[in-house]
Amino acid sequence: MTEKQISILESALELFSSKGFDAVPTSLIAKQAGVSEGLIFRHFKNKQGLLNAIVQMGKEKIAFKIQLITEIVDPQKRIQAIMEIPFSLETDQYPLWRLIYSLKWQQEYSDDEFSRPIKEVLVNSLNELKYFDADAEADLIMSYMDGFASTILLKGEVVNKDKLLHALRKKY
Amino acid sequence: MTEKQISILESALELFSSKGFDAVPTSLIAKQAGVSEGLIFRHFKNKQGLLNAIVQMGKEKIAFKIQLITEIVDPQKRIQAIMEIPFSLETDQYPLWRLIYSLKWQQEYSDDEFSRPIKEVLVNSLNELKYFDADAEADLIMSYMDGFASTILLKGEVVNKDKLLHALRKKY
DNA sequence: TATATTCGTAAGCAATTACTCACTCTTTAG
DNA sequence: CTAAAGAGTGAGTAATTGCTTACGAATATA
Repeated sequence: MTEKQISILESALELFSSKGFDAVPTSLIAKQAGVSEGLIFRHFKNKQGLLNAIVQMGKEKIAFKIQLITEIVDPQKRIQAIMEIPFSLETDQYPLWRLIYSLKWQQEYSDDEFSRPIKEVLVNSLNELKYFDADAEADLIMSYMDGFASTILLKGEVVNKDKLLHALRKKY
Repeated sequence: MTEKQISILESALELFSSKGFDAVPTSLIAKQAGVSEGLIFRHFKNKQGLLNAIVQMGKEKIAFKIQLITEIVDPQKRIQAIMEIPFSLETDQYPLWRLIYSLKWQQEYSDDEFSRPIKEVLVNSLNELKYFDADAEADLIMSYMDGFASTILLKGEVVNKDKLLHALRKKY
């Protein structure tokens, strides 16, 4: 991965996440990255390929987090760790997650490969705990997470994260 | 409001909410509405004006719902009514709300005039109930609502609404 | 050193974009 | 009934879009 490739990815991520994929022309990405527009297509084939590369990064990061969580033996603690994912995101990774969340609302780019592995861990953990309807319960938890993640990502540091986290812990 | 104006608004809403504002050309809207492209600009001035008209509809609908809820005297019941808004949406209004939710993620079109009045009612009600930190508590409830609304709007009828609603009721 | 491959650019291209304009047809008002 | 205003259209237009291509520079490989 060359320095200019990274620069392109960073600029694209920043622009996509703040304005939306379709609202950002490749010319602007190139300008902000300080490279020629053609280079984008050399490295990423097309605009969609550029988005895919960014999304791929997100998938790898989520996979890594989940890998760690899977290793927790106590299912109760495992569920808690899952639920705390939105709170454990670092500020400099907000743009990536904002982009991923915004893509969910667009038919053509929506992709459940982010939520699927998370739900899987939840369902397994809930089954271990002999929950009656593990699948529905997992959906419920995913709903909470979605709400918290949205709030954190959109309001940034304004929101009272401790309060949210405390409420969440109390309930599980 | 002429018949063709309505047709334009309906087509635009459907397309915007499924593909995203920037991904939909006015030519496609006109085609789907069965009118000439020029008519869009006659009635709505520009593409942004078309979006504004749609968003305005959403604001009026939310204002109406809130007006009704404000009239509930018991603050506890008022809060419950607010929280149940996402569950009371009719299927044929999903596109409108999907669009509004998707716009939240785009810097240029984001607009807190949907959440503000809801939070206002919540804060007032929580204060009536002598909550310690009504503002933070309201944010918490808004987070729940966001999560539920996202789940319902994105998964459609697939999701187990009763389970979600039951969980919500139990907690408040 | 020679050569093949990758990195990078500038210019340009066809298609699409939002929007305008000149015009006709329909509706309304006095 | 007449005239003004609004509804509606089709053919444009300038600008922008994603993307290609021809080429030079750098780098790796032999």
